Amino acid sequence: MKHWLMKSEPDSFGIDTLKKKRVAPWDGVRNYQARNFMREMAVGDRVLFYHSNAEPSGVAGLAKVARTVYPDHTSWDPKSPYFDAASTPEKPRWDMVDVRYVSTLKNFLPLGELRDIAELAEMLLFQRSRLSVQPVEQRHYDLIVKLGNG
DNA sequence: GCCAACGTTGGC
DNA sequence: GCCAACGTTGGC
Repeated sequence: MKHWLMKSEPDSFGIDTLKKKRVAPWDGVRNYQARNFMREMAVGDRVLFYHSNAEPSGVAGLAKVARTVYPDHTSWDPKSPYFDAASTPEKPRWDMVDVRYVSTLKNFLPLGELRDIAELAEMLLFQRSRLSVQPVEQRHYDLIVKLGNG
């Protein structure tokens, strides 16, 4: 089983939104590297739900992959903010997965605090700040869950 | 709101 | 294939 971190802006879709919906498609990813990581996801993979562009930003909750990758239909919907003229139903360019709500962390973990933890220093989160879907090592995942629930 | 980092586009 | 211009992300 793999572990991931996925970013979303809570103003549009946060951990509370996912809690209400229970399962939701992770649409709107328009970055090839992030898309390619979603293609590696399996049902049951664990996900850290990260709030970006937030006050403060940080890890807010846990989710898991509920459905493996399939075409992101918002990419060929002209009315969608995620529309991409290069993507069609016949030749989709962008993909999404479904994620299922697992829990909201008892302790929200702000980015600034995570950055100060030596054991987490190698996380991609700090080196590739703009990557919205990224793999997380199990030891990092485990520590974050422990801190978040401790 | 600012701006640094960085991914993408397009001219050559 | 290079790289400048441009657009977006995301922290602060």
